[in-house]
Parts: sequence; C-alpha cells; structure tokens
Amino acid sequence: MKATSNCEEETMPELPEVETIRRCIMPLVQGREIVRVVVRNRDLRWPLSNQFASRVTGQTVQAVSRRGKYLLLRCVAGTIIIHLGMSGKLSILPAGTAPVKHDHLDFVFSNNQCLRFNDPRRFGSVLWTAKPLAEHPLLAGLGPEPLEAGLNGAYLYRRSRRRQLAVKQFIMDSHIVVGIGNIYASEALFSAGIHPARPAGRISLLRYGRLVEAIKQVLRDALRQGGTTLRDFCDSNGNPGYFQLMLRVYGHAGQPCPVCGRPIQQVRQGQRSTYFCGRCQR
DNA sequence: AATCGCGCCTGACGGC
DNA sequence: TGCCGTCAGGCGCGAT
Repeated sequence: MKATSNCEEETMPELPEVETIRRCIMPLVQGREIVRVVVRNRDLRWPLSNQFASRVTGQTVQAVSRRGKYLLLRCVAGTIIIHLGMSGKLSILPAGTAPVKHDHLDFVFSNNQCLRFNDPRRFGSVLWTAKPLAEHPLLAGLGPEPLEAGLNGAYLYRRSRRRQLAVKQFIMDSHIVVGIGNIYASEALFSAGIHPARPAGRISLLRYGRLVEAIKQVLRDALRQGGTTLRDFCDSNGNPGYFQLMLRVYGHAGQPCPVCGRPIQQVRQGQRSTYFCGRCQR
C-alpha cells in the first residue's frame, strides 16, 4: 500500500462509499485493457457464469459509472456490473500480489495493475452484460438517483399515494429511489422529523420536501467525508480510518436524542433495525 | 399491485 | 479455550 493506491472500505458500502470507490478506481482503470481475468470463486450472489472471463478478457474500460450502488465498468462490447453487497471491497494492486481469503476475482490490466474483488459474505456480485444497460433486469425499473433532480418532494409524494407501507421501507425500495441504505434511511428520517413507521401515503407534500432535502444532505455529507479520506488514500499514507460517519441515531439505542435528550428507540422493520426518536419524529 | 418474509453468508460478540 | 447462539444487513424473489 505504499507505492500503490488502494481503495478499501471499512464499513458497509452505502451509496456515498460506492461513489467514492468509483472516483478512486476510475483514473486507475479507465482506458486500460483487461488482459486477464482470474476467477477463484464463482459462488457470488449471482453465480459467475462460465463465460465471464472469456467475455471480459480483451475489453478496454472506457468509463466507470454508477447506478445506485451498482458500479459499471463500461467497455465497447458491454458492461461489467459490480455490486459490493454488504462486505465487498475493491482494491488496486500490482498484478501477482498474493491473494488472501475471500479474494474471489481479479481483473488484470495492461499496465500490470490488478483490480481485485474481495467479499467475505458474498452478498456482492460481478456480472457481464452485452445488452443496453436499460434492458438489464437488475437495472431496469430502478428509481431516480437520490442526488439528482429526479428525486424531489413531488415525486415521492406522487409515488406514495395510497400506499400503506412504512415510509422507511418505502424510501429503501430501489424502485422508488436508489441507494438509500438502512443507515441513511434512519438518519434522514430523523433529520426530517418523520416517524419511520408512518404509512408512506400519509405524509404531506411539504414533509416529503423536507425528507428529500434531508436525504440529499446526509448523502452529500458522507460523500464529502469520503472525498477527504479518498485524498488520504490516494496519498497512500495507509490511513485506515475511512468514513467516520456522523450518525445521530443509527446504532444509538438507549442513548439520548441529540435534539431532545429522550432515549433513542430501536425497532425492527422488515428484518432491519430502525433507530428513531419518539418525540422528535412524528 | 402491493406487501411480506425468506435466504444467501461470514465475522464479531457475548455467555458459559 | 472453545463452542454455540445471536445479530448485522442489500436486495431480489416467490408467495400471498
């Protein structure tokens, strides 16, 4: 890690982390030809096809983009789709670096650098598609990007009418809006003063406007932090402290609410932990 | 159409 | 020291 840049991630990759990783790897892989693919384990969330290596070998990465939490390495003949799941990591290493546990996949580039995918839990996935991205089943039907204009109060208001689903689960549905994970859902709802269990269809246009601003704010704040630590990484000082998120309620069960002091509550919603303040959020 | 619960998986952690 | 149960969760999918 002294001579090379290395994008590693300590916590689960939420959208700001994925965007930071995108910016980190882009200058290192863009314009490079993938001369070899090393597959050590096909058994990811979506099993790697037998043809994956032969399809990808010889492709040149033209651009690195992102859709939600999917990283997209765009090549002439198609696109490599990478999702980091819960525990996926990407790193750039000199080709030939000895693999460690859970190093499932390498892309070896023409400059003798290697993009390596490591994922202990294997909730992540790596896919190749030659079709237009809009037609890929995992990408078709996704909602707008949270940091773009397509996410606004009027949009959430319209999509939520007559829906009984709890608002937290509503905003975590990638068909409504992409990239809002469990942590930032709790944080944004706290900022907006909205109770996470409130039915999505029973929130006013005004309050959806506030919620959207809160979502954009927490994501931008995290992105700013990622950008800061990304510079540290690319200076390769070995600083492992990555994304010390400024969380106000997530993981704070029983601790005083930062606004009113009442204990933060933890509940389960759809097999996910939700944290909120019962006084500040209605 | 909307909603609910399942399952994938490893590692961290607490209790004994 | 080790074993075992619990929890953590992104997200697509099948059932209702």
